[in-house]
Order: sequence, then structure tokens, then C-alpha cells
Amino acid sequence: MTVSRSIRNPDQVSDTLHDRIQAALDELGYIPNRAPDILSKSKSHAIGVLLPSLTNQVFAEVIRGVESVLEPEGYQTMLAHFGYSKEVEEKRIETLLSYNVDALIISDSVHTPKAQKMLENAGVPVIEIMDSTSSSPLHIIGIDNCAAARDMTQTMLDRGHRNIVFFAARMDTRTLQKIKGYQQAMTQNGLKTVVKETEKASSFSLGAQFLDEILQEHPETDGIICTNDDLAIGAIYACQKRNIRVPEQIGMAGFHGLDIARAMIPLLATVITPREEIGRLAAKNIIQCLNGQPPQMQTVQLDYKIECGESIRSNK
Amino acid sequence: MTVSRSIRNPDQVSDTLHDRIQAALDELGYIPNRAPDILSKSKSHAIGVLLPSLTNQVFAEVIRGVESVLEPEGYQTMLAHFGYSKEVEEKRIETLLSYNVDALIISDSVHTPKAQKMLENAGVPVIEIMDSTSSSPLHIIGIDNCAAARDMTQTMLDRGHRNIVFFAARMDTRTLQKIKGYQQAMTQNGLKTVVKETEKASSFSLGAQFLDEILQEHPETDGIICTNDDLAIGAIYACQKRNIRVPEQIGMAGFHGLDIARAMIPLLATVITPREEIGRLAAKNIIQCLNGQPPQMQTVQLDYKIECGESIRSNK
DNA sequence: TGTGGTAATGTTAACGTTAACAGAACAAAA
DNA sequence: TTTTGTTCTGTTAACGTTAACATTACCACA
Repeated sequence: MTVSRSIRNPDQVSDTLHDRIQAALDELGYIPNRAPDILSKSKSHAIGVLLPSLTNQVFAEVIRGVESVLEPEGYQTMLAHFGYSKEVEEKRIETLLSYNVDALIISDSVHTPKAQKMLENAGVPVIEIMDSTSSSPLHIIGIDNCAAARDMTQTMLDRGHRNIVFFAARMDTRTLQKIKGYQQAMTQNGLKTVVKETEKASSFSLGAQFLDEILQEHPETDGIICTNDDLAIGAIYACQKRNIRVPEQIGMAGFHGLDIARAMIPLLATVITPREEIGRLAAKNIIQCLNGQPPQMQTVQLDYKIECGESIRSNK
Repeated sequence: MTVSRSIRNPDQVSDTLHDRIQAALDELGYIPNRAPDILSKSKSHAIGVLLPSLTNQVFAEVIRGVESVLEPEGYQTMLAHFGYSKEVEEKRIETLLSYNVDALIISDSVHTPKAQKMLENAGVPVIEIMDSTSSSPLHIIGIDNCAAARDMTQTMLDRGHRNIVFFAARMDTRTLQKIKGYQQAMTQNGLKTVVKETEKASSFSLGAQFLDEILQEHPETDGIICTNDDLAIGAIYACQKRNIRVPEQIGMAGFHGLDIARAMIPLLATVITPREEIGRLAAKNIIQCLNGQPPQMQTVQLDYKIECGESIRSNK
């Protein structure tokens, strides 16, 4: 007990003893064990963050936002990812809760029934991030992916692209929302929709592959909007290889506004999303909940920005 | 106790009772608490993985390799990252050990004295990954970054590039090794070395910025070797913007062989590193240690591959 | 020398799970 | 009916830390 006090409240222990204890701790390389404290208090001072993927730049930036808030508050971040699989997600939720995380940040609204139940009975704050159109009853922080894709499609239409195709990957909730927005814009303008999709992860090479395929299937294509920047960039490379001029012959738009999109040639048209801000806000909300203040709003919808770049035609 | 048995060993419990228990568990949404088991056995069935960064694609692939082995063995992966800061690394090591991880995978050989001590006294297997030239007494799995950079530099020299500059970022152990290799090759050929460096993270835009600067400082530059693909790609974009022909006027080489390097135009010259394999091997080794078999070798040095692409001059 | 008060150190119990052991219930055989 | 064996269910203790309470040491002052 005196050792415990010496570590956490040194002024309650005499200086002599404190020094002796410190020396012993140093010699032993003592590391406190968190398990007993977690056990007796059911508080781990750790926040679970459950994301579809870590490979995806987008989520790496969400993590940065979350940690920028949690770290100074003295909370650990406990990361988990589920590779876009609902079954893995269920296992991860159970794991995180079994570690007594003090709160949970999740990133999708559709779960297995068991996962749903676990979230309801979790007994800790749960916040859902990424898509603000989610129908879940949780506290939500994100953007309107549907509206963003609709805006981007409309922007391309306004600039003279007509036969616009959507490149999708990882058919998760957000991608489905984007497809919906794309279809709304196209239908409103009386145009036909074409969606290329796969369950595989989006990547530069997939973008190139999709472009080759779409030229076969729909040679009339004069615009492409992608669920992710990497798809769009890969497709642009494939265009360059075939001497197809971007944006004159085919306009290309991505999603998210990664660093490369702003450095490349031509500058990529893209939807700039506030990824880090989403993470920061989610973490701030959690801190509030844990401090006993109920969160102000059920849903926080953040702004996105349409960046036209040079890969879609310019406004006449 | 009967509930515990019913969950972990159902055939020791009568069917009637098992069914009743299951019904109750389902209704309650019961999630077992891991803390007591961790506490009483000092075994968490979790492996700590400590990496400099998650944003970096390279480490995301290491994680994939690690998990591909640990998951089927029933082990959890507990991720932590330290943003290339030794002080943060020290805190992360303490945190991971305080959660009673059963083993630790770390990715650097230089630590604070306290971190060093904690690793020595950890009482669990510790494996260091990434650079095989490390001087640490731990079990090591990685590649020879120094030799890889030397080979790539020599390849560029063989193909007629002379005034080769090195672009560095995040001055970590691996980058320092690469610089060493570059300097060895240049000095052996009686050439002057120029290193551009920063503590900032490598990125596409940093590559572009470095290129602009080097053209001012060393307009004679006719070759650049980068510590990371993104630097090289950003620099190529900057060349395109200035109508500098790659590789005719300036040759460009990256490091790691990310997906984009193999899709872009010109195809990037790069060192292809076995990132996922490093993760897999590290995890396999840990499983072996935990099963009581001592690891075979102290250091495992994996092969890299020089990929010439189209961004350095072709062999005459 | 004793008294009162404060500063320093010690003791106990609790957290949830499971190994190891203990006991109860039941069926089959004598 | 009792005995024997098997199947099922119950009890206890342990893990390391800390809150809450209990005790001891020490000093100042009468």
C-alpha cells in the first residue's frame, strides 16, 4: 500500500521511504499492472476505436484526430479494425468491451444482431462516426456522403460531362450512400447510371483495371466519379497510358482529398472531407459523456468541400 | 462456476441447464470480462505491436502480416504507435506491458534508458522488426536497409546518373541506414553526397517541396533517391510541372514498392521490401516462443528487390 | 511526563473469472 | 436396499491494486 501511495501520491510518504521505494522500482524495472484496477473499478481509461481498415489513409487521419484529444485527457486509444466484415466487427466489439473500454467509437450503422445487442447493453457511451445519414439511434458525427456525391456529380454535369460512370469498391454503407447520391443527380438529369463495383479494397491498380474494363463495356464514357481518390488516380494513369486526355475526353473525380490528390498532375477533382475533425469531435464528445455532461446533439453533420482541380472540365 | 463451464466447456453441463444459461446470456447480452483472467494468469492472449506510425502504408502492411498469423492462433493484436518519438515509445511500451501482453513486437533498436530496461525486464518475448543491421541483443527480423540503399544508388550510377541526391524524412534508424548505404556507394565512386532531410513525415507534397529546393541549391542534380515512394512520386510531379524529363534529366528512385509505384507513369524505380512477410515471420516466431520452443536464429535477414521501373535511365 | 494532534504506515476487502477440489444427484448393478 | 461409478453442480482461493479505515510514530506543548 505504501508503494502504491508512493507512486501515485508521493507527498503522503516520507521522503526517505519514497526514495528507497523509487530506487527499488528502478532496479526492478517495475511496471504497474492495470488488470486489478480495471477489475475493481470497471474503468480502463481506454477508449475503443473500431474502424473498417487501417490501411486506408482516411481512417489513419480519423485516428490522429481522436488521439489528439484523448491523449491530453489521459485516455488510451485501443484500436481495432474489422476489414469491412460484419462478423469480424462483432468479434471486435466483444473484445473491446471485454477489455472494459470506457467508451466506444464505431464507424458503421449496420451490424449483426448480436453486435447490435452488445452495443445497446454496452453500458458505456457509443458514438458512430463517418456517415451522418445513418439511421442508427446512436450519437453520430460525420458527413452526408450521399449529398457530397450528388454535388460532385452535378458539378461534373454542369461542366459538360454526360456519360458519367461510378467506380465503387468495398460496398460499405458510405459507398452505398455515395452511389445513391450519384444516381439521384443522374436520374434528375434524365441520364443513365452505370456503377462498376467490387468487394475488393480500392487501390491505384484497381482504378486502372476498372478504366480498362469500362472502355470495353461503355466506350461512350466521358466522366468517372470514384468512391476514393486512389481509384481515380489509378484510372488517370490508365488514361495516360492509352493517350486519353483528362479531362477533355474523360473527366475524373475522386473522394476525400488525400495529400497526393493535391500534388499530382492534373490536380484531382475531389470531395474534401473533414476526417481529422470527425475524429476530434467524436473524442471530445466522449470526454463530455464521461464527465457526466450529456451530449448536446444527437447528430453532428460536418461540411465537405467540392474541389474541382484540373481533372474535370472547367466552367465555361 | 456452472455458467463459466457452460460457456467454455458445454459438454460438462447438462443440456437443460446449458440451454437455460444460454437464454439468460442472450437476454442479458453478457460479455465476459477479461480483466480477472488476465489478473490471475498474467496472460492476456494479446500481442503488443508497437510501430512508429499507422499513417505509413508500410506499417499497415506489416500489421496485416502479423494478424494473418496471430488471428488463427487465437491471439489478439494490440496496436500502438509512437509517432517516431522515443519518449512516446517509452510510454507505449509501459502501457502495453501494463496490459499484460504475452509478447511484444517493436520496430526500432534505439530507446530511452528506461524503455531499454523495461524491455529487458519484460518477462515476455520481445522481437524487433524492420532493420536487420540493428545492434540490439533482441531477436530481429528485417532487411538490410543500408545494403538496399547502396544497391539502388549503385544501380543509378551504373546507368549514368552522377550527381545523385538523397531525400530523407523522419530521421529514424532505418532512414539513417539508407543514408549510410547511399553515402558508401557515392564515396566508393569518388562522388560528393548531398542529403536533404527533415524531421517531418514523408509525403507527396514534401517530395515536391524538396525538389523545388534542390533545384535551387544544387541545379546540377541528375538523380534522386528517396527514403520512401511518396517522396519520389511527389518529386516526379514537381518535375512534370517544371517540364523536367524523368529519367532523362533527373532519375528518381523510391523505396518500398507501394501499389501506386507500380501503377503510375513513369513506373517508379524502387526497392521492393517484404513488409507483410516481416510481420508474418515476427508473429510466427512469437507463437513459437510462447509454445516453449526457442527461436532458431537471432537475426533473420530477408531479401529486398531492386525494381528499375522507368524513372531511372535504362541500361545501355 | 503526559496529552493532543498530525504525519506516516499498515490492514482489509473488493473487483470477476476459473483451477482445483468437494459435494450432490442419479443410474445401474449387486 | 445398498454399493459403485458417473455425471453434474457447488465452494474456495487466487490474481495485483487501491479505497477506506485502522494503527503507529513522531513532535509540540502544557
